[in-house]
Amino acid sequence: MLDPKLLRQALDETAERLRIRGFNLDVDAIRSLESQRKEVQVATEQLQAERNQHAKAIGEARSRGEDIQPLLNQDSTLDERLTTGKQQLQQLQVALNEQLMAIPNLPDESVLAGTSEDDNLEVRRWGELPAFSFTPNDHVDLAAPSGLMNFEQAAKIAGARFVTLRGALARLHRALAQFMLDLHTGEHGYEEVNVPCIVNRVSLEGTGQLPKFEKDLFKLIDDRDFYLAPTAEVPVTNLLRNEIVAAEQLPIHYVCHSLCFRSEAGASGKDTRGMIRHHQFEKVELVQWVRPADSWQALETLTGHAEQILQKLGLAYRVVTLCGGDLGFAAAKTYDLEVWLPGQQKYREVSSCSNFLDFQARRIQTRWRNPDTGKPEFLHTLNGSGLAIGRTLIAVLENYQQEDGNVRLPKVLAPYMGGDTLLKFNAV
RNA sequence: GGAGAGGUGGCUGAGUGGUCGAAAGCGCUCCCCUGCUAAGGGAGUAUGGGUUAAAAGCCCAUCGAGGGUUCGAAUCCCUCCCUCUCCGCCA
Repeated sequence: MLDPKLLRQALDETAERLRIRGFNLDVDAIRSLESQRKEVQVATEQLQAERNQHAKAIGEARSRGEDIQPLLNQDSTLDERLTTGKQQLQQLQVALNEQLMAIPNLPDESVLAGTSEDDNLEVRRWGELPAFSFTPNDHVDLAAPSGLMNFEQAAKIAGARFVTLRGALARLHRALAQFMLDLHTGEHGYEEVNVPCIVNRVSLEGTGQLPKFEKDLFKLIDDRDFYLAPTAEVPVTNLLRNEIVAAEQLPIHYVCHSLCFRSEAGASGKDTRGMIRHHQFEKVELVQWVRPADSWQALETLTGHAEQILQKLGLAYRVVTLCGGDLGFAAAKTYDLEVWLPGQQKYREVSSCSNFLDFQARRIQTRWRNPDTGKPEFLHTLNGSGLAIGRTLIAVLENYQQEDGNVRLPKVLAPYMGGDTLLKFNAV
């Protein structure tokens, strides 16, 4: 949520900056609601003050033993006017809040205008693209014939956009998660957390998935407002809801391995092959809470933590800055990490690292006590995938495939694979 | 599933219809005293919002959430959420 003061004091400038991300702020509607709100609120609070004074006077009179009957009969219309005022005020505040909750974060000044991923700006590349003496397969042709990766089975159990893994491939999937967790906890200073993958509406509103993106989520048929979490960002960021964090505890770095569920409602026909875009996948997520002054530096280091995974796995990738139009609802700036997939001859996203500034913290009410002011102030939140496990698995398979159809595994994974450095598909 | 207890400020914890935004303690800040790896005394210390160019001041709201009763609700009534204890069941 943006600071409501922006809508009162700098509405036009705010609208201008939101245009960078293609968001059209209804300036007139907000201005009108805001001026009504001001008028009604001032009047209503005045009436409330009158009522309070009156009730207090009765109390005082009674404690002096005076007759309170004349006072009781005094105000016949106050009650009615107050009730009307309160109702009007609430309606206006609800309307304003609806507007406010639907406004995305302001893009950082370094973010360029643009409408799609084609307008994203490449920042850097790492690693050399693998050279093959044969035509590399994609992960489906590579793994599916062995049966260790099976889309038909998953379709039987659930439907399209699911997969089953078996044997060494299932183990490799687990190994990647373990490797990522160990690196982030062991070398990058994150504390591991384990959280529910069912979340309620309030949590989703807090991180910005709701109210606008309900269609992307799986909602449980249940009267308890349950949704499947689309990313650990939701439960983990909400861990500190309504908390005031002591300055000494900052920064807070959590890492979480979790299941993620997405309806992919707007992606029909897109990435239908393989396990690029599934309804269920696993991800290791990095989440940080930092002092406001530190968040831009934190975005760089967090992105670096995610990059470390790719570097240690020896996977070539590039970093892009998302353009305004590609930016997520709550993010002020996002770096995507895109790993090279030889099977597609493309870079594909495996991580998205964002600085949300105080946008989520304001919705979730996560603050710290600033020693300089003595006051509670909103923290800044950041998060990034470190990394998406399914897509990393694909990248390992495609980049390390050999002519015989087997896959040589990066050395860093050997301890998690029982010492094996070769994944055999054609020996099954 | 059955029975019970409870949700109050940064924390602990009083408060069952009126000067209660809330005792006391802890913690924290400042001052004094002491002259020492201790203790004592005093003062201050919730959050959000409105008004304002801003501040001060003033006003409004907030004692899990939402309704209700009342001139007036932390306190009474209703609904919901959450936590804890015991029994049963169970991964």
